[in-house]
Amino acid sequence: MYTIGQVAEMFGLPTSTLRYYDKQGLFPELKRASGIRQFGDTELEALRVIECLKKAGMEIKDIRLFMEWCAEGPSTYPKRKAMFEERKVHMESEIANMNRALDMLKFKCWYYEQLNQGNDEAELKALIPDGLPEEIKEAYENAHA
Amino acid sequence: MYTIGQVAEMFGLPTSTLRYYDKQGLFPELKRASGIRQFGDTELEALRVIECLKKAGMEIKDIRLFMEWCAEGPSTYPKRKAMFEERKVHMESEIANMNRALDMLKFKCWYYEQLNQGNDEAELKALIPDGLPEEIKEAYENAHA
DNA sequence: GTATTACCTAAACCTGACTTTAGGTCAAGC
DNA sequence: GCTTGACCTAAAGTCAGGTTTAGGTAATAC
Repeated sequence: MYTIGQVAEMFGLPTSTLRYYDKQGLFPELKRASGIRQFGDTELEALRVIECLKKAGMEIKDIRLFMEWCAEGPSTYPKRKAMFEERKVHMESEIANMNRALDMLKFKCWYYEQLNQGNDEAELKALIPDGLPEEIKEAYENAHA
Repeated sequence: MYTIGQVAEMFGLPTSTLRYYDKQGLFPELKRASGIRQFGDTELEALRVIECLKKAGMEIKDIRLFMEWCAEGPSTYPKRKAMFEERKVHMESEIANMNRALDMLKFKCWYYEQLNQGNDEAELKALIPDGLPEEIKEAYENAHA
Protein backbone atom coordinates (compact mmCIF):
# COMPACT_ATOMS: atom_id res chain seq x y z
CA MET A 1 0.00 0.00 0.00
CA TYR A 2 1.32 3.40 -0.96
CA THR A 3 0.33 6.98 -0.17
CA ILE A 4 -0.53 9.41 -2.91
CA GLY A 5 2.86 11.08 -2.50
CA GLN A 6 4.75 7.83 -3.05
CA VAL A 7 2.74 7.00 -6.13
CA ALA A 8 3.27 10.52 -7.48
CA GLU A 9 7.00 10.00 -7.02
CA MET A 10 6.96 6.56 -8.69
CA PHE A 11 5.08 7.75 -11.74
CA GLY A 12 6.52 11.24 -11.99
CA LEU A 13 3.08 12.82 -11.71
CA PRO A 14 1.90 15.62 -9.43
CA THR A 15 -0.42 14.53 -6.61
CA SER A 16 -3.04 16.90 -8.00
CA THR A 17 -3.22 14.77 -11.14
CA LEU A 18 -3.70 11.59 -9.14
CA ARG A 19 -6.51 13.21 -7.14
CA TYR A 20 -8.02 14.43 -10.38
CA TYR A 21 -7.90 10.91 -11.87
CA ASP A 22 -9.51 9.55 -8.75
CA LYS A 23 -12.26 12.14 -8.94
CA GLN A 24 -12.83 11.18 -12.57
CA GLY A 25 -13.42 7.60 -11.46
CA LEU A 26 -10.21 6.09 -12.80
CA PHE A 27 -9.63 4.04 -9.63
CA PRO A 28 -13.00 2.43 -8.94
CA GLU A 29 -11.50 0.09 -6.35
CA LEU A 30 -9.41 2.60 -4.44
CA LYS A 31 -9.66 2.17 -0.67
CA ARG A 32 -9.22 4.77 2.05
CA ALA A 33 -8.13 4.65 5.68
CA SER A 34 -9.60 7.52 7.71
CA GLY A 35 -9.92 9.63 4.60
CA ILE A 36 -6.47 8.89 3.21
CA ARG A 37 -6.15 7.17 -0.16
CA GLN A 38 -4.42 3.79 -0.14
CA PHE A 39 -2.96 2.89 -3.50
CA GLY A 40 -2.51 -0.84 -3.98
CA ASP A 41 -1.32 -3.08 -6.81
CA THR A 42 -4.66 -2.67 -8.56
CA GLU A 43 -4.15 1.10 -8.72
CA LEU A 44 -0.52 0.89 -9.81
CA GLU A 45 -1.53 -1.44 -12.60
CA ALA A 46 -4.38 0.94 -13.46
CA LEU A 47 -1.90 3.79 -13.72
CA ARG A 48 0.30 1.81 -16.10
CA VAL A 49 -2.74 1.11 -18.23
CA ILE A 50 -3.79 4.77 -18.06
CA GLU A 51 -0.40 5.84 -19.38
CA CYS A 52 -0.84 3.52 -22.35
CA LEU A 53 -4.41 4.48 -23.05
CA LYS A 54 -3.55 8.15 -22.93
CA LYS A 55 -0.75 7.60 -25.42
CA ALA A 56 -3.32 5.84 -27.55
CA GLY A 57 -5.34 9.06 -27.56
CA MET A 58 -8.17 7.92 -25.30
CA GLU A 59 -10.24 10.40 -23.34
CA ILE A 60 -10.60 10.25 -19.56
CA LYS A 61 -14.26 9.25 -19.76
CA ASP A 62 -13.44 6.25 -21.97
CA ILE A 63 -10.62 5.24 -19.67
CA ARG A 64 -13.07 5.41 -16.77
CA LEU A 65 -15.44 3.13 -18.65
CA PHE A 66 -12.61 0.68 -19.19
CA MET A 67 -11.64 0.74 -15.52
CA GLU A 68 -15.23 0.14 -14.53
CA TRP A 69 -15.36 -2.84 -16.86
CA CYS A 70 -12.17 -4.20 -15.30
CA ALA A 71 -13.75 -3.90 -11.86
CA GLU A 72 -16.86 -5.71 -13.09
CA GLY A 73 -14.96 -8.89 -13.97
CA PRO A 74 -14.69 -11.34 -16.87
CA SER A 75 -18.20 -10.71 -18.20
CA THR A 76 -16.85 -7.50 -19.72
CA TYR A 77 -13.98 -9.13 -21.67
CA PRO A 78 -15.78 -8.71 -25.01
CA LYS A 79 -16.49 -5.01 -24.39
CA ARG A 80 -12.91 -4.39 -23.41
CA LYS A 81 -11.64 -6.15 -26.49
CA ALA A 82 -14.01 -4.17 -28.73
CA MET A 83 -12.74 -0.94 -27.19
CA PHE A 84 -9.14 -1.86 -27.97
CA GLU A 85 -10.00 -2.96 -31.52
CA GLU A 86 -11.72 0.33 -32.17
CA ARG A 87 -8.76 2.24 -30.75
CA LYS A 88 -6.34 0.21 -32.85
CA VAL A 89 -8.14 1.09 -36.07
CA HIS A 90 -8.33 4.74 -35.04
CA MET A 91 -4.66 4.79 -34.12
CA GLU A 92 -3.59 3.26 -37.41
CA SER A 93 -5.34 5.97 -39.34
CA GLU A 94 -3.89 8.66 -37.08
CA ILE A 95 -0.41 7.33 -37.72
CA ALA A 96 -1.07 7.29 -41.45
CA ASN A 97 -2.16 10.95 -41.27
CA MET A 98 0.91 11.87 -39.30
CA ASN A 99 3.14 10.18 -41.83
CA ARG A 100 1.56 12.30 -44.53
CA ALA A 101 2.21 15.43 -42.50
CA LEU A 102 5.78 14.24 -41.95
CA ASP A 103 6.28 13.82 -45.67
CA MET A 104 5.05 17.35 -46.14
CA LEU A 105 7.60 18.54 -43.59
CA LYS A 106 10.36 16.62 -45.35
CA PHE A 107 9.41 18.29 -48.58
CA LYS A 108 9.35 21.75 -46.94
CA CYS A 109 12.76 21.14 -45.39
CA TRP A 110 14.19 20.21 -48.75
CA TYR A 111 12.48 23.18 -50.40
CA TYR A 112 13.90 25.72 -47.94
CA GLU A 113 17.28 24.03 -48.11
CA GLN A 114 17.30 24.74 -51.86
CA LEU A 115 16.26 28.35 -51.23
CA ASN A 116 18.96 28.77 -48.60
CA GLN A 117 21.50 27.57 -51.13
CA GLY A 118 20.53 30.42 -53.38
CA ASN A 119 18.22 28.63 -55.75
CA ASP A 120 15.50 30.78 -57.20
CA GLU A 121 11.94 30.40 -55.94
CA ALA A 122 10.37 30.62 -59.41
CA GLU A 123 12.77 28.04 -60.87
CA LEU A 124 12.17 25.74 -57.93
CA LYS A 125 8.41 25.92 -58.31
CA ALA A 126 8.77 24.99 -61.97
CA LEU A 127 10.28 21.64 -60.89
CA ILE A 128 7.14 20.71 -58.94
CA PRO A 129 5.90 18.06 -59.16
CA ASP A 130 7.51 16.39 -62.18
CA GLY A 131 11.14 17.45 -62.01
CA LEU A 132 11.68 16.69 -58.33
CA PRO A 133 14.74 14.65 -57.36
CA GLU A 134 14.11 11.03 -56.36
CA GLU A 135 14.99 11.61 -52.70
CA ILE A 136 12.06 13.97 -52.28
CA LYS A 137 9.61 12.81 -54.89
CA GLU A 138 7.97 10.15 -52.78
CA ALA A 139 7.56 12.49 -49.83
CA TYR A 140 6.02 15.09 -52.11
CA GLU A 141 3.61 12.59 -53.60
CA ASN A 142 2.56 11.14 -50.27
CA ALA A 143 2.03 14.59 -48.82
CA HIS A 144 -0.09 15.79 -51.74
CA ALA A 145 -2.00 12.62 -52.59
CA MET B 1 -10.67 37.82 -54.86
CA TYR B 2 -13.13 35.91 -52.71
CA THR B 3 -15.43 36.77 -49.84
CA ILE B 4 -15.15 35.02 -46.50
CA GLY B 5 -18.25 32.98 -47.34
CA GLN B 6 -16.77 31.67 -50.58
CA VAL B 7 -13.51 30.70 -48.90
CA ALA B 8 -15.42 28.99 -46.10
CA GLU B 9 -17.26 26.98 -48.74
CA MET B 10 -14.05 26.08 -50.61
CA PHE B 11 -12.24 24.86 -47.52
CA GLY B 12 -15.18 23.40 -45.67
CA LEU B 13 -14.60 25.67 -42.69
CA PRO B 14 -17.08 27.89 -40.82
CA THR B 15 -16.64 31.62 -41.39
CA SER B 16 -16.12 32.02 -37.65
CA THR B 17 -12.93 29.99 -37.93
CA LEU B 18 -11.62 32.14 -40.78
CA ARG B 19 -12.33 35.30 -38.78
CA TYR B 20 -10.62 33.71 -35.81
CA TYR B 21 -7.54 32.85 -37.89
CA ASP B 22 -7.47 36.41 -39.19
CA LYS B 23 -7.67 37.79 -35.68
CA GLN B 24 -4.79 35.52 -34.68
CA GLY B 25 -2.71 37.09 -37.43
CA LEU B 26 -2.63 34.14 -39.80
CA PHE B 27 -3.26 36.36 -42.85
CA PRO B 28 -0.80 39.24 -42.40
CA GLU B 29 -1.38 40.45 -45.96
CA LEU B 30 -5.17 40.29 -46.00
CA LYS B 31 -6.78 43.36 -47.59
CA ARG B 32 -10.18 44.85 -46.95
CA ALA B 33 -12.62 46.94 -49.01
CA SER B 34 -14.85 49.10 -46.81
CA GLY B 35 -14.41 46.75 -43.91
CA ILE B 36 -14.98 43.55 -45.86
CA ARG B 37 -12.22 40.97 -46.07
CA GLN B 38 -10.86 40.20 -49.52
CA PHE B 39 -9.23 36.80 -49.72
CA GLY B 40 -6.72 36.52 -52.56
CA ASP B 41 -4.32 33.81 -53.78
CA THR B 42 -1.92 34.60 -50.95
CA GLU B 43 -4.61 33.79 -48.40
CA LEU B 44 -5.78 30.63 -50.16
CA GLU B 45 -2.20 29.40 -50.24
CA ALA B 46 -1.86 30.39 -46.58
CA LEU B 47 -4.91 28.27 -45.76
CA ARG B 48 -3.45 25.25 -47.52
CA VAL B 49 -0.27 25.69 -45.53
CA ILE B 50 -2.26 26.14 -42.32
CA GLU B 51 -4.01 22.81 -42.91
CA CYS B 52 -0.63 21.12 -43.23
CA LEU B 53 0.94 22.82 -40.26
CA LYS B 54 -2.02 21.97 -38.08
CA LYS B 55 -1.76 18.33 -39.07
CA ALA B 56 1.89 18.59 -38.10
CA GLY B 57 0.77 19.57 -34.60
CA MET B 58 1.77 23.23 -34.74
CA GLU B 59 0.11 25.82 -32.53
CA ILE B 60 -1.61 28.90 -33.91
CA LYS B 61 1.03 31.22 -32.53
CA ASP B 62 3.79 29.34 -34.33
CA ILE B 63 1.81 29.32 -37.54
CA ARG B 64 1.39 33.09 -37.19
CA LEU B 65 5.14 33.44 -36.80
CA PHE B 66 5.64 31.43 -39.96
CA MET B 67 3.12 33.54 -41.89
CA GLU B 68 4.85 36.71 -40.71
CA TRP B 69 8.16 35.34 -41.93
CA CYS B 70 6.59 34.55 -45.29
CA ALA B 71 5.35 38.13 -45.54
CA GLU B 72 8.83 39.42 -44.67
CA GLY B 73 10.46 37.85 -47.69
CA PRO B 74 13.55 35.73 -48.51
CA SER B 75 15.61 36.99 -45.57
CA THR B 76 13.57 34.65 -43.37
CA TYR B 77 14.25 31.46 -45.40
CA PRO B 78 16.67 30.12 -42.76
CA LYS B 79 14.23 30.69 -39.91
CA ARG B 80 11.46 28.99 -41.83
CA LYS B 81 13.67 26.03 -42.59
CA ALA B 82 14.74 25.75 -38.96
CA MET B 83 11.10 25.73 -37.89
CA PHE B 84 10.31 22.86 -40.25
CA GLU B 85 13.39 20.90 -39.18
CA GLU B 86 12.42 21.23 -35.57
CA ARG B 87 8.86 20.13 -36.38
CA LYS B 88 10.15 17.18 -38.39
CA VAL B 89 12.22 15.89 -35.47
CA HIS B 90 9.31 16.40 -33.09
CA MET B 91 6.93 14.64 -35.45
CA GLU B 92 9.24 11.65 -35.89
CA SER B 93 9.38 11.09 -32.17
CA GLU B 94 5.60 11.50 -31.89
CA ILE B 95 5.12 8.86 -34.54
CA ALA B 96 7.54 6.56 -32.76
CA ASN B 97 5.55 6.98 -29.53
CA MET B 98 2.32 6.27 -31.32
CA ASN B 99 3.74 3.12 -32.82
CA ARG B 100 4.64 1.95 -29.34
CA ALA B 101 1.09 2.67 -28.20
CA LEU B 102 -0.21 0.81 -31.23
CA ASP B 103 1.87 -2.23 -30.36
CA MET B 104 0.41 -2.11 -26.88
CA LEU B 105 -3.07 -2.07 -28.41
CA LYS B 106 -2.21 -5.04 -30.63
CA PHE B 107 -1.05 -6.92 -27.60
CA LYS B 108 -4.20 -6.04 -25.66
CA CYS B 109 -6.39 -7.13 -28.56
CA TRP B 110 -4.64 -10.46 -28.69
CA TYR B 111 -4.83 -10.81 -24.91
CA TYR B 112 -8.59 -10.22 -24.76
CA GLU B 113 -9.09 -12.45 -27.77
CA GLN B 114 -7.51 -15.28 -25.76
CA LEU B 115 -9.71 -14.48 -22.77
CA ASN B 116 -12.80 -14.40 -24.97
CA GLN B 117 -11.90 -17.84 -26.22
CA GLY B 118 -12.05 -19.13 -22.70
CA ASN B 119 -8.38 -19.15 -21.84
CA ASP B 120 -7.64 -18.60 -18.22
CA GLU B 121 -6.26 -15.25 -17.07
CA ALA B 122 -3.70 -16.77 -14.71
CA GLU B 123 -2.42 -19.20 -17.35
CA LEU B 124 -2.22 -16.41 -19.88
CA LYS B 125 -0.21 -14.18 -17.56
CA ALA B 126 2.24 -17.01 -17.02
CA LEU B 127 3.10 -16.92 -20.73
CA ILE B 128 4.24 -13.29 -20.50
CA PRO B 129 6.76 -12.36 -21.70
CA ASP B 130 8.71 -15.48 -22.65
CA GLY B 131 6.08 -17.88 -23.88
CA LEU B 132 4.26 -15.46 -26.18
CA PRO B 133 3.53 -16.61 -29.73
CA GLU B 134 5.69 -15.07 -32.46
CA GLU B 135 2.85 -13.04 -33.96
CA ILE B 136 2.52 -11.01 -30.78
CA LYS B 137 5.99 -11.16 -29.29
CA GLU B 138 7.40 -8.24 -31.22
CA ALA B 139 4.42 -6.01 -30.43
CA TYR B 140 4.74 -6.92 -26.76
CA GLU B 141 8.45 -6.17 -26.72
CA ASN B 142 8.08 -2.86 -28.53
CA ALA B 143 5.29 -1.79 -26.25
CA HIS B 144 7.17 -2.63 -23.07
CA ALA B 145 10.71 -1.65 -24.06
C1' DG C 1 3.77 24.00 22.16
C1' DT C 2 4.60 25.25 17.79
C1' DA C 3 6.42 24.65 13.16
C1' DT C 4 6.66 21.68 9.35
C1' DT C 5 5.03 18.28 6.36
C1' DA C 6 1.79 15.21 4.14
C1' DC C 7 -2.58 14.52 3.56
C1' DC C 8 -7.71 16.12 2.55
C1' DT C 9 -11.73 19.06 0.00
C1' DA C 10 -14.26 22.24 -2.99
C1' DA C 11 -14.00 25.55 -6.14
C1' DA C 12 -11.71 28.73 -9.03
C1' DC C 13 -8.45 29.23 -12.57
C1' DC C 14 -5.73 28.09 -16.92
C1' DT C 15 -4.71 27.07 -22.01
C1' DG C 16 -5.79 26.33 -26.83
C1' DA C 17 -8.77 26.46 -30.42
C1' DC C 18 -12.71 27.49 -31.51
C1' DT C 19 -18.00 28.70 -31.37
C1' DT C 20 -21.81 31.33 -29.97
C1' DT C 21 -24.18 35.44 -28.91
C1' DA C 22 -25.65 40.06 -29.26
C1' DG C 23 -25.72 43.88 -31.73
C1' DG C 24 -24.78 46.70 -36.02
C1' DT C 25 -24.07 47.93 -41.40
C1' DC C 26 -25.38 47.53 -46.06
C1' DA C 27 -27.20 45.91 -50.69
C1' DA C 28 -30.82 43.34 -53.16
C1' DG C 29 -35.53 41.69 -53.76
C1' DC C 30 -40.51 42.41 -53.28
C1' DG D 1 -40.16 50.63 -47.00
C1' DC D 2 -39.16 46.48 -45.15
C1' DT D 3 -37.34 41.93 -44.90
C1' DT D 4 -33.60 38.83 -45.97
C1' DG D 5 -28.96 37.54 -46.23
C1' DA D 6 -24.01 38.31 -46.12
C1' DC D 7 -20.89 40.79 -44.02
C1' DC D 8 -18.80 43.11 -39.57
C1' DT D 9 -17.32 43.47 -34.18
C1' DA D 10 -16.42 42.48 -29.29
C1' DA D 11 -17.15 39.59 -25.77
C1' DA D 12 -18.70 35.59 -23.59
C1' DG D 13 -19.08 30.59 -23.65
C1' DT D 14 -17.30 25.71 -24.40
C1' DC D 15 -14.42 21.64 -23.82
C1' DA D 16 -10.57 18.73 -22.10
C1' DG D 17 -7.32 17.99 -18.98
C1' DG D 18 -5.40 19.46 -15.67
C1' DT D 19 -3.39 23.13 -11.89
C1' DT D 20 -3.88 26.40 -8.30
C1' DT D 21 -5.87 28.33 -4.30
C1' DA D 22 -7.86 28.59 0.13
C1' DG D 23 -8.89 26.45 4.00
C1' DG D 24 -8.77 22.31 7.19
C1' DT D 25 -6.76 17.86 9.77
C1' DA D 26 -3.20 15.04 11.78
C1' DA D 27 1.33 13.16 12.81
C1' DT D 28 6.19 14.18 13.55
C1' DA D 29 10.35 17.19 14.81
C1' DC D 30 12.44 20.48 17.67
